[in-house]
Amino acid sequence: MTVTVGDFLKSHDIKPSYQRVKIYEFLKNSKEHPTVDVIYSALSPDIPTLSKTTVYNTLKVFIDKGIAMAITIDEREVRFDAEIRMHGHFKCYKCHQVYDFEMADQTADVDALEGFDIMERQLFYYGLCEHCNHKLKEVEEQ
Amino acid sequence: MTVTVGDFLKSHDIKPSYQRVKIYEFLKNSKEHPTVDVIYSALSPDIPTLSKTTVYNTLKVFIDKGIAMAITIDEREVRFDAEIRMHGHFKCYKCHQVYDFEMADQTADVDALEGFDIMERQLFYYGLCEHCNHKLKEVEEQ
DNA sequence: TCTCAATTTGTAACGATTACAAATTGATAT
DNA sequence: ATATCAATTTGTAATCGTTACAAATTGAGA
Repeated sequence: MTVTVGDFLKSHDIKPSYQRVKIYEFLKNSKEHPTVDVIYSALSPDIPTLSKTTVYNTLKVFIDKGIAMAITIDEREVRFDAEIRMHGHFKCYKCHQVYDFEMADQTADVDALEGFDIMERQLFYYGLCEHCNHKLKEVEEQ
Repeated sequence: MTVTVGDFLKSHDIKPSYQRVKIYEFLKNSKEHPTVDVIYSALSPDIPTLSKTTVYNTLKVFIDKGIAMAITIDEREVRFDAEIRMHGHFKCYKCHQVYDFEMADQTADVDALEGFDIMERQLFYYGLCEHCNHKLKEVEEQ
């Protein structure tokens, strides 16, 4: 009794067109927080008629319906994620890769936001990832 | 024995030109996390020759030298802040205003980032600010 | 006053995103 | 099947924040 992507989209009030199913599948299976351009380039061979505008439109629908989120960790272009559960993002200054990381949800104790309705949270860390940090240390030790 | 903005810039290895002093003063006194356009428009009357490129260049220098930070809470344009101390930002979906909020620095306990060198943190919350949230409830109660 | 590097400026280019209208698709009724 | 009609997709052009770049200006030191 597996739930198809089509069913999943339907359950979120999204008509499961061919393009939408393909885009959601790609986003869900991707770990790399792809940009619109990455999604478009990846699916273009399979869907030759695909338009970049469709990718933009579709992601907007996903976000409106709450099954994806935009990540503005990069100043230049927006990245997307089908993982809605609260988690942080780390971006490496050197290799520019974006990592997920788990974290306790400790948002309740922000006194300053009494009366505010917090609907979304984004936690961005920046620095050197384990890999780049390690390589840097090796160089310093020489 | 007050420290002037010029001295402050000098102490951070930044030559205090007229434009840089003015831009830093504006940013430091501003609570609204201004965009490049806001900064430029605000200072243009005082500095008629000011170029928007200078604003971009200057902010880049400030960030490189560690006396300002870029805030990508807005997808469209980057905002800037001269407050370096760790704090969160809340953006209202309705009035689009960006609020600061204080928070405990509880970053040490992210096990997943063992080996990573965390150099910068950004915490973005989104939702309805106290003001907009309150107005919405009034409407609903009618 | 001269020199030279740093800074500032204006213009043009770039690139991600959006607006918009035409084309296509797909469900429903006939 | 076919017609209808709204939703979706598509391609093009426009928008706008940002950057590249070269010329002009500034300012400190000789």
